[in-house]
Amino acid sequence: MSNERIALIDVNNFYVSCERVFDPKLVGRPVVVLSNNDGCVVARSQEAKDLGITTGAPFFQVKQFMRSHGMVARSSNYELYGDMSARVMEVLSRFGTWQEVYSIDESFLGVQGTPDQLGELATRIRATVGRSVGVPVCVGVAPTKTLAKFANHVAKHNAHLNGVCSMDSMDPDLIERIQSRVPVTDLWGVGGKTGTKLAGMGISTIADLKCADVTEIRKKFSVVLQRTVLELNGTPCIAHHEERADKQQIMYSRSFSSPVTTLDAMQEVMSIYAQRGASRLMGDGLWATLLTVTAGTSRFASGEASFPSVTLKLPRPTQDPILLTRLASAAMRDIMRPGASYVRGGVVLSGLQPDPGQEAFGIFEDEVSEKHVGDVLGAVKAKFGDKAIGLGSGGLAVEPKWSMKREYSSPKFTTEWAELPVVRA
DNA sequence: TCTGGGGTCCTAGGACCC
DNA sequence: TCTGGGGTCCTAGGACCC
Repeated sequence: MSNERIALIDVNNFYVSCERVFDPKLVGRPVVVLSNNDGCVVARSQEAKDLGITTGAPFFQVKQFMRSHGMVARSSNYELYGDMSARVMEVLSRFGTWQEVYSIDESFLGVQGTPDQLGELATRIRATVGRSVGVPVCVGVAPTKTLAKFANHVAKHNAHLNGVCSMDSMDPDLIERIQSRVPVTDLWGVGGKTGTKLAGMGISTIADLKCADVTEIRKKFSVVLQRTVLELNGTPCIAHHEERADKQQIMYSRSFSSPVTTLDAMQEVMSIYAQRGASRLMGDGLWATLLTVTAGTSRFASGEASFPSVTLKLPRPTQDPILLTRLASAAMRDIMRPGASYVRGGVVLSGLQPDPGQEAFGIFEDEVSEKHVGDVLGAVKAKFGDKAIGLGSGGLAVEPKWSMKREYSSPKFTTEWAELPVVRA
């Protein structure tokens, strides 16, 4: 007997695990990884979770654990995590008939075999990633994506399973017992809002949802939750995407380390963000047709928060940093309120399309020369890095004072020669 | 003092057309 | 004077995910 199954593999506490690979002192201690600006907690080791630290907790509120419990904090090091992710995904790809990389630390794999073979495969996947990359993973195997996510959840929460759970090898009564204990909001695709509404209908556990009436679910919610119910019952209905679908939008948005209050400073922000956005367009081989600029005041300050935002149609499909910078600055000038204290800003490029050919070239000479400047900027950045060259404030060698705070950063261990780890024996 | 960023998918409703 | 109904396309907003 041979069955098509889906495996969902994810790395435990991914960012923390990456940091630990290169700094064994972090093993066994509470560790948190912080968001940009060291603002809040985005990843926690098990020990940090045990201290009651939640995802999204403001760092300043949990900082005291550094002294009281030897907690270690790290600023996020996306170069390191991105590179480690690529290594994990490469190893995983060897085990599946197809692979869908679902997020930086998660992947679906198509697998097949008898129940025994599937269990053995899951164990081998876990061991291989651990040995060749150095990070711990959990593996869930089941007939549908939703159930694979559930199996992974079971693997993660039951230490005796050693990080793997294949539903074909499980006693159906045991599955039933677990599903009638686990809250429905722990299920992939069921968030807080849906959970509240379901609770009102007397559906509070996974088992409850599994035997709900699909027609009624479809009527009261949407096709999304209907699919979840079908998948819970073993009918696969969520498609998988082996190729990363073309991006729908590119967003560059950050909170500032200190508030921006003047038009000049905000235009500096827009100039830099628009150029970062243009670099990404070039990197992905995409042209944008819509540009959105946004800003926001603090949600936590007294008084009314304000989130000005405007979207404009670009005069032609473009990846031109000059054009984008100019339009983003002008748009921001129109929507920002003088005197307001902005803590974040962003640029979103959407309506993305592949090479538009001639359409992208203007008919006027200055547009043609802008295109050339854009090409040169792109080429220099590709060769010497994003910070090597820029327009106006985008070329500042000194970081502006609103730029990101990263007090606890680890080195780019795997992507910069100068920052390779040194081992003494 | 200090509170993330980047995405996807679906639905409803408006504009417009025939 | 009467004032349909179906289709498409676009956008805003909601919900969710990691």
